Amino acid sequence: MGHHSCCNQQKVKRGLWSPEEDEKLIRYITSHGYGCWSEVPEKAGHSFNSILIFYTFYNIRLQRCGKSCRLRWINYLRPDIRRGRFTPEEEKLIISLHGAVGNRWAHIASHLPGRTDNEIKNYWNSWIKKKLKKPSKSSTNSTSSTDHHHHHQQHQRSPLTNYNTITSQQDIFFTQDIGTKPQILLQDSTLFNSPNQLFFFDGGSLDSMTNVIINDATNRNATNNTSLFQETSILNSEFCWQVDQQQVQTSSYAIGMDSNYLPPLIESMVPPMEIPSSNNNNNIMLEGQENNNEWNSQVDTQQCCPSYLFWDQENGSIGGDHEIIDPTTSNNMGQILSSFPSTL
DNA sequence: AACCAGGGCAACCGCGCGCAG
DNA sequence: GCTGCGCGCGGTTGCCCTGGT
Repeated sequence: MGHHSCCNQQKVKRGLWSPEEDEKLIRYITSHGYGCWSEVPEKAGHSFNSILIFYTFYNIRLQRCGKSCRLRWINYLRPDIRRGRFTPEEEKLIISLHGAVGNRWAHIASHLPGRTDNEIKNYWNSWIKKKLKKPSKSSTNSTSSTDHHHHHQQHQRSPLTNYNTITSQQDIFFTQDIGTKPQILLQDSTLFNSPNQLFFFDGGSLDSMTNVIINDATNRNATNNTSLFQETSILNSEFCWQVDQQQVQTSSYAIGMDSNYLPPLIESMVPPMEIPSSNNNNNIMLEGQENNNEWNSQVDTQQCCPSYLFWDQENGSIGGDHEIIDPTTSNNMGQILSSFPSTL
């Protein structure tokens, strides 16, 4: 078991981080910033204050290698991390970006504010596992997402196992091998290539990612589509952006470090990206849907990933003001993808 | 109550890249 | 150009929790 060069010279601890170690790291990073991770373990232990004079009697140095410190900070301790379940919008974005760039988790994470590559990777891998296990695609369960999970226990039902089968294109998408390689290429998309179809994902919760292919103007008036809208609008009422209150436990953290310890994540969390103020009417009015409050709630959640799927359009085909777009052909998606190296 | 299997996720490992000397 | 170092990334492991038997 090789150790990193940065931690060859001293004994380093491995495994789970203790609250005390987190405290040391947070204290150091917040006061000094991080420039050279290899120096962090040495210096972090000395950044105690009078409250933590306790540390002078034992275990002054942070017995972790710099690499471990970096990982801990990036994946868990830094203040702008969002935790908890992925929102449907985030799921959609992950799927789209993975389809475009493959297992480039860092790139995907860069478009999901507050999410880490590790988190996304874990999410995807568990998703894949479920998918491989349950290749069947029909499910009628659309369970509520009102159960907000403890961050240590986020047993998510795989969206793949619950989506409603709408079209054969979806079947293609969700039954293809999405293990490692990009499956949706911009130049050859089997999923998004129809100019007459607007693709978007919808879901009442993470548990039921209902995917809908919406035909555009020629089919918009079809009653089945209307019913779909109505159905999904009801479901949408449940996935407003919600901060998991269980994670806002910070005041007792620094000193107490009790058994309910959680690092300070949410309280200093940066707000989600804002939708440009020039377009405040981010409402998607759907045919047959009089009350679109739920939709508004849904659209508000787009703030967390504004570059995905929804954009304001002067004369949008759906309801006039907005349109749900083909992510692979949208300018926004192009913007996203343009930030990736052109290795496709 | 005890055991087991499965799932979620934090953390580790190895490799590649960039940069300074 | 070479080497060493530090960092970032993707793949993988293994711990822990939960639910089922």
